[in-house]
Amino acid sequence: MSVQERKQRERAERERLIVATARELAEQQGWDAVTTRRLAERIEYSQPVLYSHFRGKREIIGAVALEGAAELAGAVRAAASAADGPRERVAALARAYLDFAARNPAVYDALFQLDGGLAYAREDTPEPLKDAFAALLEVLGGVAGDGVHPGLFTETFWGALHGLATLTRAGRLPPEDAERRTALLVDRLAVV
Amino acid sequence: MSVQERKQRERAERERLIVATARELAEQQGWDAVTTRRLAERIEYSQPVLYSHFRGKREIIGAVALEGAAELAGAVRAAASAADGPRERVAALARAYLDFAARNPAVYDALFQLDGGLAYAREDTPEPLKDAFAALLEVLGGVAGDGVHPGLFTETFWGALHGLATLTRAGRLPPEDAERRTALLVDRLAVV
DNA sequence: TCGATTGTCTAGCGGTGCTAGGATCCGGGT
DNA sequence: ACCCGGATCCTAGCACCGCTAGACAATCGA
Repeated sequence: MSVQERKQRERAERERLIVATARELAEQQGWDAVTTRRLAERIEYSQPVLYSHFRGKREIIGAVALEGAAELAGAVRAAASAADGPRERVAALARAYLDFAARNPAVYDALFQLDGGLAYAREDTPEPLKDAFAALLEVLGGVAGDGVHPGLFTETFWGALHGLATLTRAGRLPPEDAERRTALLVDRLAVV
Repeated sequence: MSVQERKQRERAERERLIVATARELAEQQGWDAVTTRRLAERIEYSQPVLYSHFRGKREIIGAVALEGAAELAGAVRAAASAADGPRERVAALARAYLDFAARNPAVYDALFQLDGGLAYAREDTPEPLKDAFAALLEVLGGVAGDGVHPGLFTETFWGALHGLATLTRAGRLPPEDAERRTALLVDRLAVV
């Protein structure tokens, strides 16, 4: 039995290698450069091996997205818990979110821009995605204001952050005013 | 001389046909389906003809984007001018913007999601893009609030709208609450 | 030790954006 | 009226893409 277990371990290890390599390559040269041929070469296996782990490239993107969701949730929670007061917690959350998007553009794309074959905002949504939204809700739900549904407020705030993140990174917004825009958003949206 | 003029006209007409066909195909089947081969077949010319008008696929996307920018600016101005009072004008703008994104997803993608090779937020930004931003600024600049730069406020509001538009259309946000999220955004961000 | 199963690779399919080079057509000068 | 030269367009092909069939080798259980 231990032989099978070793093989299983090695197989799981190789799967992690695939995801990590895809992520690394995407961060270095963009997702367009993540082709199955290049990816296979980097992990020193042939192309078909990828398809014994994932249905296709889309699922690899999805795996990177799930990894990123967990990290994003962690970053948001860490930033929020290190801040004092509701207003400051929301500001810290916004900064952490935008910082994550700026520092991990490829992962952010996998999460919210590309098609990773994941279900969002549904019952069968993967746990890491639900948890990332929950991390936002924990902080933002407290500043929704009277009569405003916490979930709805979180969705709106998140949408606003997402818009700033993508437009800034795509060069649609001048990057030098990013912090002032964030501050404006926090001041106006959050009810403290 | 008139022969040359006729040829120029026909050439310009064919260029419009290419852009219109690309847009139509993209709205029908998504940008992935807009391949140079399919596009060439639809306009009943061979592939290389496309390259005598545009440097490549990217420039075709850019042309669709510019067309869309003009329409978006028009839609926003029309909606705003038909509304009474600053608060209602902002709400009408937001509805018009999101409506445009929902009704013309491919064009919206060409504008803000895909790479059309256009320069944004710079001096050499094409006029239609500047004008679309100007259309937002005309309305939103008036509700920025004291001490807040109108341009910065417009950028922030636009970013928020963009986030809601993309997340909703990508299935990241439940569509049924779209209007409530928009209303929340308008109420909190606009100072009337 | 043998047979079966599992694992991996080579080779190839149909598709992509893009381009080189040859054919064809047509206006303008003699 | 004719023929030349340039503009115009198409056929064919390049390198690459995601993905897969089928051959081959290595390994396990009997």
